[in-house]
Amino acid sequence: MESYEMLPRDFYERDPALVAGDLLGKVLVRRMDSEALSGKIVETEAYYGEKDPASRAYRGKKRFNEVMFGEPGRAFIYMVHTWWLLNVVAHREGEVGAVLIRALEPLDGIEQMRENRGRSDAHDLTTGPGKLTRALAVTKELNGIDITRDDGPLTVVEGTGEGFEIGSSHRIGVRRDLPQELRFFIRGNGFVSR
DNA sequence: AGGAAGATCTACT
DNA sequence: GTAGATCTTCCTA
Repeated sequence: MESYEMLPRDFYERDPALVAGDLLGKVLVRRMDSEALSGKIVETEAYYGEKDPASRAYRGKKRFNEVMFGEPGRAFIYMVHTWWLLNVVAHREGEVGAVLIRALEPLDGIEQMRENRGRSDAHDLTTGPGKLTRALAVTKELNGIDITRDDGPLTVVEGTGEGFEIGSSHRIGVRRDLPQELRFFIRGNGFVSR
């Protein structure tokens, strides 16, 4: 793997929508015992706290969502319809929020991802929030871990810095959305979920 | 103890 | 495009 620079804690100590946009083009790294799996982040969504009816934090702090209320730069993982979804805790001091990682462009460890997913098509490995967690073997076990550590199982690092255009839309699959557009994606990238 | 909801995916028509 | 699978967590009784 190339040498990468970690995103520091203060990257995540900002409004979730800002963090969601800035995570595009960065690289998510999943370190396993034997190898590292990685992918470029190409699609994200921002979620807030009690003012956001689509958020897991909408009804207040519970055991399963408590990391969303805590330190930015940690993984928040929870399940929907049998699929684990991966978020990064992101919010300003005293607030609540997270960014959902919705799609990746696979980089390292594609063969392992194929095995984890039981599919061969590279465009069917990480092109959705539930698919990518399975491809990267992300489960509840990683809930709450610090992703700003460079020796942990999950981290986000700088990308190659290639230019791209950011698109936005309303969030996908939510029952009640906010008026703002809180989904962000790399325009024209073939690994965006739709 | 039981039911319902949910930021999904897959398979089928 | 739509239905069904499937499971964790929460809510109510």
